[in-house]
Amino acid sequence: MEEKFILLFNLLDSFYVLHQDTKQALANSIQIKEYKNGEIILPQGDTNKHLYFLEKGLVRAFYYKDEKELTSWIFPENTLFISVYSFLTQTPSFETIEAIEDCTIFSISHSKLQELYNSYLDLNVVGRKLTEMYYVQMAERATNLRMIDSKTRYENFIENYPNLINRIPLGYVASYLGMSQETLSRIRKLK
Amino acid sequence: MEEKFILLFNLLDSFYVLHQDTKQALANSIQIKEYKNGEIILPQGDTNKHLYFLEKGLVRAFYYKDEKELTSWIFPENTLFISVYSFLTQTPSFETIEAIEDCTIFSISHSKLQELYNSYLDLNVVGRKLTEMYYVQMAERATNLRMIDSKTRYENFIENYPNLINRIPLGYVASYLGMSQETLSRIRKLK
DNA sequence: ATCCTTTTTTGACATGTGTCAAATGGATTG
DNA sequence: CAATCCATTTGACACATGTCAAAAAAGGAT
Repeated sequence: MEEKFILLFNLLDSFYVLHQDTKQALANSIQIKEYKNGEIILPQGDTNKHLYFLEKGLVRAFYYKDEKELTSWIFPENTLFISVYSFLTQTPSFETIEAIEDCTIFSISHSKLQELYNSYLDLNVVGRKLTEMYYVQMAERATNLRMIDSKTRYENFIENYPNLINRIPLGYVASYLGMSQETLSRIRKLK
Repeated sequence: MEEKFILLFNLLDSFYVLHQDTKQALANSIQIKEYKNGEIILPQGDTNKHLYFLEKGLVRAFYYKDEKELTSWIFPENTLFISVYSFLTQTPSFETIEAIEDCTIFSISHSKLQELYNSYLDLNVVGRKLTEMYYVQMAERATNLRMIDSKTRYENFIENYPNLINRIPLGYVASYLGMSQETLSRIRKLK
């Protein structure tokens, strides 16, 4: 297997060890691209036609509510990411995905992925397990927003991503945590 | 295939048509159980060891926040359901699942399901696609709670589940929609 | 260093929603 | 047809958080 995909295949292996030829087919289908800080990876309105793997850098997804940007997700290195609704239903995305650091990103197209799912059944095991994990994360997020107060949500974020807080503008974190920037600023003050 | 599992297998077929022997193995692994209105299907603290299919009836999941019950999900007929975090990580559930009508429920154990996933690879295709669908639903929910105001969330609920609103106590719907019963009551008044 | 831009903080205020308690309404039962 | 129970509504009030505007702080560029 090619050296450059080590991180990605380590991630996949941690869920299920694929056959060698499945891995080879995958590797042959991957594109590599660099994005500069601030560059748009997926604009709102476009259909998300690629599954991405963030090898290096930092990425966020956001959408607009009353002219204001709300960060819906922040992806650190070594993560697979998509605009969930758009990619899985192949309809236009309501959110924009942008690089917020210089990034190295691998990608595989939706159609190619479906092709591989059909040809290499074991890939569905990984697909299922990965989706289950992201599903759990999403469920936790939905629950947190409802049952945890703002202060605790911020503390949890710091605990879970201690190295991220200094790499991201506060406003992005605030809206990701479901509060205004001003509220987050005041919460930090109190600590 | 046995007559009694028609609804379930129709649902699965709509995602991916399984091999006949996979279906047979599945059918052989399913238990059927009736629950009375009010009966607990999964108590808080227990690990959710079964994947359920609601053939008939109505089910809700809830958890406690400051002594108060918050409804985390409501499942109508013809739905697969689990306590997401508990089932997928096999750890104790923070939520309780209860029947809120008389129910007929099919189930398959977590261990048996893993066994089938290993023995019948095509089952992973269905598992993946189903998980993707529920993942999308969860993502929509998380987004809705953040970007839609209370009144609109209620209106959307009515639109999406017109036949459910009369079968569920208002308090359950209110906390499912992320608001207090009093707030929902006032919203209804204004219409 | 100084200027300029961006990010973060602070202040004042409005408001939606939660909370608690009481009243009303509806359904069920003896 | 009371009497009881449960669900729902209503009222009064408190408070966390959003909003808008301005000040302060932090970075970047020349």
